[in-house]
Amino acid sequence: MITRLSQYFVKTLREDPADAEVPSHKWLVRAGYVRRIGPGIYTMLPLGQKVYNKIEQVVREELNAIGAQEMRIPALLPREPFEISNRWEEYGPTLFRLKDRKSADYLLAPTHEEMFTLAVKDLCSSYKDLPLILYHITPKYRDEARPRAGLLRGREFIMEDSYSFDVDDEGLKAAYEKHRTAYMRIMDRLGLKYTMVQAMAGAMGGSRSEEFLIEAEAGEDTFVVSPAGFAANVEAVRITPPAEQDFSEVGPVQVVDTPGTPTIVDLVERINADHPRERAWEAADTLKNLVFKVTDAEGKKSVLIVGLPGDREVDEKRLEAQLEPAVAEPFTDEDFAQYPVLVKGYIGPVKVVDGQAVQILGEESESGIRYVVDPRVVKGTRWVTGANEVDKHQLDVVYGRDFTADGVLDVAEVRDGDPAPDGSGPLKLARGIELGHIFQLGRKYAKALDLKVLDRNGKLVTVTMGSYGFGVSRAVAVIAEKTCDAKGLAWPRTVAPFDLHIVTAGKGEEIAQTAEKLAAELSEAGIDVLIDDRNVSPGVKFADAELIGIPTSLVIGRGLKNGTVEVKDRASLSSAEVPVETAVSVLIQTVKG
RNA sequence: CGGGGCGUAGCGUAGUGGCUAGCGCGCCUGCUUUGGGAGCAGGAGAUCGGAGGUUCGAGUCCUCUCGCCCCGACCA
Repeated sequence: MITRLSQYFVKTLREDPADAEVPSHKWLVRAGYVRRIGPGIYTMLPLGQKVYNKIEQVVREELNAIGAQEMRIPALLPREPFEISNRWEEYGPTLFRLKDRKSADYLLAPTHEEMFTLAVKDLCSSYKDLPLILYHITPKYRDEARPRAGLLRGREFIMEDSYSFDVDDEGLKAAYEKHRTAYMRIMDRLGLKYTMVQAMAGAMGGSRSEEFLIEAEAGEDTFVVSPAGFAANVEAVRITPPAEQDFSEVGPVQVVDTPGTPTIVDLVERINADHPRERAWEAADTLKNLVFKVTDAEGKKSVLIVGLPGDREVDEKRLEAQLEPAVAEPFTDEDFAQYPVLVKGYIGPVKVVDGQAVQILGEESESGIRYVVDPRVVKGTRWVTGANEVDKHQLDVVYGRDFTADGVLDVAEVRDGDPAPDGSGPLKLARGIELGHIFQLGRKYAKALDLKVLDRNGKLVTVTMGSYGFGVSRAVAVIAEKTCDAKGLAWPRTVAPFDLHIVTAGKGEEIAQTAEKLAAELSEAGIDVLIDDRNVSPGVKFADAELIGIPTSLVIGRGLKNGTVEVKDRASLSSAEVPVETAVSVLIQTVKG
């Protein structure tokens, strides 16, 4: 194919669009690949659509290769199926809802677990119909609280979502492994370096889930990696508790005056001044007790106190992930007013009454307030903590002697340099963009929608499912993000909108004719050619070629009088003079590899 | 939803000292030019996001409103 730039539906911009922040967004708009229509809604222009199509084809081929069958379920769906799975409610404001002319409720699907489950229920009733993998590549709609970063988080985006159906856990595992492999192959073919991280297993328990993250500044997920290959989403990190400690030498709880020390910093300074010891007191020696108001799925509110080393903050994302579906919010001053037992800034698990340490936090205690601790709080550890009285703290409060907790909650922030849970070295924090997610769903949807088949004994069994997603439209932006440079886009060959960009530089019949002749021969050889035949100065053409980012370009110009043309490589910005006679064969070599 | 910023021509913007709204890019016509975003000449294109108000007079001041962007909350 030969495409003439003078007639192609593309306009490049000379200046950065004012509303684009992240590089992929900026370049995709400037180079004429996409246009914004509304917040999180984008038009794919011909260049963008060509890249998208190539990515989609790679995804399709790899899924077909594992035996997945492509079909298509609409984005516009009636309310009922989502009513049954309770997601009409659960999805909340993120769900795009609409009404038809008869005022019946509809939605634009954010994902399709229900519909695939129902489709299988409709057609399958025997174990002989399984295992089965179905997928489609369709637009998804989510009314995100804040769409951002162009194609990276849109309200409409295109996702490949795939669903596996099996009678037993072994089948599910096999389907999961197949997708794992398929997604790895897709990433490789797209030239993306990825990290597979353990994701939150979710409230269903035991199910396995991994995310494919692409490390990027613009990413929204924080994950950790260790030198030896441990990788996890921060929400999924579970620290290894330290060994229990001997506390036989530790004296009884002492209450000390610590005027004006509601914060950890003040407290540490004060006790170092008033109660010096060999090793200076540090924030990590203190036990900070943070109070949260928790609202469970039924809307019932309760109070939760988390005790953790004073040098750590609670990571609210990790907290939410572990409490899910309940939500937590920090205690406000009004909340404190309702709980006089909690002395803000001086909260501790223990109160000393008549020289005796009495636990006052915990479900079994007088207050009845649920009290959980960080996994670092193990038996025998001694802490400096609040005495539940203004301006007083306690020293030598020992876990397992003076107090216990209702449970362990691993929600402290994960920091650069923390040890990996598997002992594989210090963790490094990184930002990433989630491009794929594979998930062993189990029987949640099959149960909710009553998907059962007869097994070989003629007994009805509930089907077990997996769901797998790959962000196809997001991949356009991710690849742009990872390959762009100061001059514009620089696509890898597998997804570039064209194979070759021909630029004519200079006036004269001979240049134009040579360009046309070479274009025809290359096109004949199966190369997809974009030829810049515009009547503009060479500088404009060069700048646009770099902006658009086709991997190889051919410049026909001043060298022609010596019988040469120039072959340029977009990624390295290097170029080579090539005799006209060999140009076609050289380019076929270069482009077809 | 909280915090911050911004709405002036297709794009990027100046104009807060009140009266005829300016510039750059892009676009159209003509001539010249053709290896790094060409030159000259001529031209089209804006009811200054919207509504109301103050005033002799509002892009500019006041009130309300709509929208967009960024940070956070949120996010299979």
